[in-house]
Amino acid sequence: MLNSEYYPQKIEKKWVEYWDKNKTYKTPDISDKPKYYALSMFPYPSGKLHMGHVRNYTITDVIARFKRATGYNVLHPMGWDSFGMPAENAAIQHGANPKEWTLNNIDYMKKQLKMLGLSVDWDREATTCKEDYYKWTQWLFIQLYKNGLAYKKEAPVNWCEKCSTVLANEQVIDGKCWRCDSVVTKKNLSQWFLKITDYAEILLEDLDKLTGWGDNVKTMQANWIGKSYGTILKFKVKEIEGLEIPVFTTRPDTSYGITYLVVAPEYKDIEKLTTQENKEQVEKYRENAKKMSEIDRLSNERIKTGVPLGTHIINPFTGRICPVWVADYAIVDYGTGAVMAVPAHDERDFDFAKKFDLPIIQVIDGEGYKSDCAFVEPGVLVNSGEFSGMNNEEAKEKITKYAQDNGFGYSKVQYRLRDWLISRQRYWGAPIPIVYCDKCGAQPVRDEDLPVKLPTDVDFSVQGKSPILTSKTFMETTCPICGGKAVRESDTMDTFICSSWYYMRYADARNDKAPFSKELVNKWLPVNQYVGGIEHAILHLLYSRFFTKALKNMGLLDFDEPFTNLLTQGMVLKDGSKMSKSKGNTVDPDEIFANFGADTARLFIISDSPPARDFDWSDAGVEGCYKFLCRVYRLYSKYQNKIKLNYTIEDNLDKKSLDLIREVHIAIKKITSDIENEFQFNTVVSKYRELTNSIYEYIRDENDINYEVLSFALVTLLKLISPVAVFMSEEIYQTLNGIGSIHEQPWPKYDESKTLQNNITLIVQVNGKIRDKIETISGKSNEDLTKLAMNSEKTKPFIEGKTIVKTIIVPNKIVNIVVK
RNA sequence: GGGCGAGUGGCGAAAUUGGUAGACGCACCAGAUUUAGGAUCUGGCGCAGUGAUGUGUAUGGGUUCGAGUCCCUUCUCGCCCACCA
Repeated sequence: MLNSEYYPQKIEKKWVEYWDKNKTYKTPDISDKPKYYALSMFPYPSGKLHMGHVRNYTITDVIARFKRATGYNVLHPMGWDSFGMPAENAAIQHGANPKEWTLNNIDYMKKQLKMLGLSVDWDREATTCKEDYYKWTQWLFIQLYKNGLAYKKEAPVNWCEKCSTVLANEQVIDGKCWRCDSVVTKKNLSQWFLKITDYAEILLEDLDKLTGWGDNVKTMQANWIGKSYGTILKFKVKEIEGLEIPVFTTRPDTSYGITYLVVAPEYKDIEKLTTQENKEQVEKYRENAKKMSEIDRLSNERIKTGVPLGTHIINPFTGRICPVWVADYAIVDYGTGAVMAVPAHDERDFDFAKKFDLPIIQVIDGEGYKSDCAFVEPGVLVNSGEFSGMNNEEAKEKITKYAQDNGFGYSKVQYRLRDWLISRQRYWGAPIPIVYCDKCGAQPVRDEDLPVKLPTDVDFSVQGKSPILTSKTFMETTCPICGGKAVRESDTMDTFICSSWYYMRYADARNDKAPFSKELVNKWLPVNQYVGGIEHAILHLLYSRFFTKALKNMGLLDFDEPFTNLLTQGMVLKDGSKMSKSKGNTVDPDEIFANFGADTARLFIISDSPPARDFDWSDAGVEGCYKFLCRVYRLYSKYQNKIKLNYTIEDNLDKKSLDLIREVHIAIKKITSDIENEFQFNTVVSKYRELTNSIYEYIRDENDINYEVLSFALVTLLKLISPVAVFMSEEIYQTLNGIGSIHEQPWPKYDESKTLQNNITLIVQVNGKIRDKIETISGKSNEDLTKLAMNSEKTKPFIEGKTIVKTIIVPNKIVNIVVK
């Protein structure tokens, strides 16, 4: 028996246990049905779910349930991105053990996810901080290493003093650490890198294949990869025989306008290029640049600084002798680290030349040229010897060719993408499985010795170095080649590596022989629908694409893009700004579950905005959804003894019943197409409400109810709403003695012919303005419609005394009379 | 500075993709029920006007029988990147 009122608290827990016990959401690897892989970005186990999680996972879960009902074998897994700083910070601040802290959080959040009613196959759970997972992260690293995609080099790196670790370029936001928000400085360290730059071109090219991704994400990735076509020009140093400075330029056409050269403070030949007289000031400048944090550099944006080195180059085009300067507006790891300066046609060079009183030579002329600012528009070459008079686009080619023919240049494609720095001087990550032997050098750990386990005898309170270095048992080991004494690599891997392959692991999560079998990974992937936050548009998605392509080249899998369709959901806001603890505008999912139930939370979070847009949480909105579910529930509670799951609808029905039947068919059609088309759940919810309103109207006169028709409407509504109100629909379905779970039942089908209206409202327009609305039957001929429109009393005054030019007819909809 | 996206009632938003603008909901107003409140049910609700009607999708223009939707102008907001030569 159903209660007379809706009490989600009495319903929901019961079905969580039932689904667990019956393995309702277990996904078989073998099935007659086509596969569908619905994936949410897995959470970091920070302690508790927040509303962003609720939104993300509800969206994916509704998709998974819909696909299951429409005949797919759906993989909908969940896991934990569980390495990273917060666990270690908890260890430092509260003396907790990072592992325990993390596993406790996972425990709690897993319960919350179950309470949220996710249809996840928990047998495939993947936890990146567990040995059975990071063993394979390490194994994959070794494969990358063996394929030349992992290497170590000394490099100036972004250093976060607070986290005492290195950060990838992608993790420096506005000169600050992406995690702790403190200022980032530069430091020279020997670091591990992955050679993502080898894949720059293919990562860019294949963006075109991703038709299921939003253009915004693709543009962000393309900008990040930053391909540009240009020319390398090599300049002889006047004072030093045999020394050249190569530069990268996208404007070889302006070569005749070069008046000086700039090298980055970290430029490799800078000491050779500095004369004795200038040594002191150059060293001071370089020292300053080193100390200056990223944020200082940004805040000093466009204020140019620099000092001359004392040496000069010879411009091979003009023979002009130009001074070489050091300035921090040149970036050491882009291009060659040196820039040719053409102040007349580059804003940065212009500012610099003005400040230090360097010459400015115009070499391009065109409309709008002014001598008091840099002219960067296309134009015609002047003051450029044999190239004068040439269009500048043409000159780019010709000048590059000239340089090539004369041995001092060539064309070059340049990317902004840098290699991926993966070393972290932290404890809570997957150890990089490398050992250093005095005799044999750096050697990867043998497969049979994996995983390299994290030590437990560490002191987390050490400052300025990795806690791993305090472990006695970890560091000392033997060489896998010679068996002699060796030392382990103490760096752990960036957690983005763990998250670059987790979606592959789900395909074969309990495999203890390999990260996954080729057969299963090829069966389940690529992911059909990936859902997550826009904040991962660059980092995670680019890294994952890189991993997929690299693993494909190694023969571990056969597809080249991991995610076919990507849905980036908007943020959850409260009072117009992002929910955050510091603002104190958070809403705790636990409280919503306790007060209104998970079904209400699910319904509300998908109801008000389309998934891609930001969503403003409001307490009134939650209550509105709760009331709606109460309203739905009451229908089933009231008629529970009259509803039949197997109804038969007779032919001779009154208009009222036919109207309701039509509404039901329309609802099926609309809801189905709205889910299939971009997951427009907000309008799906509107349709739930409209259908519910129609049913309420149908039962208003209690003496005039056809219970077969009512059953049809209610049973259909129940299935339509079941992907969202997962608990309530199950409760009602099983109370009505349905077989199995409602979540195993097929999606309702509609009959197109039954969605059609017999009656229409004809709109009569004169010159496009509405003058009358006429109720009539559908399917009338154009002549009849015109006649109807002409006879309209309301329309006549607007036609009388005027000439009818023509009449435009939209069948069953509009007659537009055009008069003069 | 560059790139992308968006501007529709008091609010969140719909609009079969060029064909009745504001579906559905929140808030609000009125009525029914109730001792009262809550809940529930019924009706109303862009703006101006008693009314017929006029007017209305940031702005100004254009194309069209017809524009929220297409094209151009200007403005505003959001996000991402940003000294990348």
